[in-house]
Amino acid sequence: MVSTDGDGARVPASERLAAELRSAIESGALAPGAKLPSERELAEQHRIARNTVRQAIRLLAESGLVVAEHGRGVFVRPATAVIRLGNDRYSPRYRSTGLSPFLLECAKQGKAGRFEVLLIERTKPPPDVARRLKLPPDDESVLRRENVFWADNDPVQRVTTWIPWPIAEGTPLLSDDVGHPFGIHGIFEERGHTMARILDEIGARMPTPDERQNLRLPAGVPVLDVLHTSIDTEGEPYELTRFVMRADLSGLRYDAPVE
Amino acid sequence: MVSTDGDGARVPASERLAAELRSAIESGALAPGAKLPSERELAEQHRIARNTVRQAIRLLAESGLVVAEHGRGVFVRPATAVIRLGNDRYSPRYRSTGLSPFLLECAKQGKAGRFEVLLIERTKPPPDVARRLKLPPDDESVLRRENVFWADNDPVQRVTTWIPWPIAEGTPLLSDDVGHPFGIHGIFEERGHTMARILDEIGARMPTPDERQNLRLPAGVPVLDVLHTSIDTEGEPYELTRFVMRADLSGLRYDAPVE
DNA sequence: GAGTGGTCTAGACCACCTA
DNA sequence: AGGTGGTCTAGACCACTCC
Repeated sequence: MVSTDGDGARVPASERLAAELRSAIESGALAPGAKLPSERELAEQHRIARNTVRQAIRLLAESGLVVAEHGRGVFVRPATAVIRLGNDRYSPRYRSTGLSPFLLECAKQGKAGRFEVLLIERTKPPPDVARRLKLPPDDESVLRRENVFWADNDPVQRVTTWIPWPIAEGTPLLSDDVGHPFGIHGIFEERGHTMARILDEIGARMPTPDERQNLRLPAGVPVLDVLHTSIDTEGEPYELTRFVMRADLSGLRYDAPVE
Repeated sequence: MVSTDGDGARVPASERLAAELRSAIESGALAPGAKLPSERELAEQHRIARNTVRQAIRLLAESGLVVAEHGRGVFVRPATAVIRLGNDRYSPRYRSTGLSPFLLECAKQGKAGRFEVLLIERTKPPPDVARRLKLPPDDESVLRRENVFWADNDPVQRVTTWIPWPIAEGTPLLSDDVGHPFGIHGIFEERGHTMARILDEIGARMPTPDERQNLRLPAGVPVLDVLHTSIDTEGEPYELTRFVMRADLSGLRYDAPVE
């Protein structure tokens, strides 16, 4: 008989249950995708209140081990393949394939990739963007494009691009249809900006409530937040892109020479 | 008078309170470091149960906006400077300064940086490490070194390095005292492995319970998980390092040519 | 000792899914 | 309709901090 406080350990009941479930998951007894017993069942079995069970499940959900689905149950989060974007996504050799690296990665993993243009507007850039693009403090007119990338039916990345207005003006950058998503770099080349270097600044954080909605994020999943700056052969920045990526479905890779 | 369900909005009380506190924080009415009213106060003021207040605070804590301190109160998480490690940390020009980039970054921000050797052992590498080091499936003897990096009194990074045994054997890599932490690359050069390229694979996730303890992580803070491979002038990998970093105190930067 | 957050209980009702 | 998770209540006691 498992008593509520049999051993002397001063461990809260919710943590004990969480640890029990966690090891069941890690040992494979509860396989990825499997359904946990219902909260009411667990409460009865362990002779604890349902709220205590919920606390235990919350602990697991926060560390990304399980996902609760309203009306259906709590499930072990299935291990998912990671779409890893590399710095080679900017390599010229990709430009000719007509497929963006994101779509290539999706294809490799048997997923249907697509993207969607959410917004194209002329606007003022936020200060950190303006600074990185070396825009003068007042003359701040940029083109802003916003996209979402999907893999199967999951929105995986939210992508915002800022382009100084003088560079964007009069180009297909103003239209929905740039052809393929990184075809935009072909347009930059025509305007005299060939990519020579990239500068990527990377952080991770929990999503804002907005991002939680937009990316349909389950609890316990952080986002990768990447600020990418494209730099031309003159050493000047000409484009800045911010990627906000679901960290459970995506990652990054940098393969670079030591200088 | 703010009634509990004055407007018709079907928004749970906990979310309403969370939104209210969130906007107070974002507007600056509750400054970073400020203490929120106690849970019991908030409950009374809003005429809701204390548990409902706790739910609201949990929402904020999960998104990293506030931190609860047992016995003291709930505080707006102070904005903290980020220690951003760049790929230039491997640049030879740093090697001469005798200061590792981590310590340099700390100094820039007026923090006291230090590191600590936790463990040095000869062991079998995990399969993903072996694969990246191109080790034959069975002959798997590597040196494993484990360090922690501190900024002031916060452990910021947990760093594990694996080195094929033939390379490490008979070198100061086996001792605590390699001099400065990235002085290890000087040793590799003496053994004929000069760093030509790096390959960094980056992900983000919630910490395991272990990491939560080791890095003293508050709730709602993810970790950056970086697998770094050093590649020599022959194109061969000779060292692999895994960084597990607090994402609220650190980040990454890659400044690389487009190839 | 007073005040704070952390855990827990035993209920209630709501919202969602499956059938 | 019946089962599931989501929200909420009104209490209780514990553990920690600060005075």
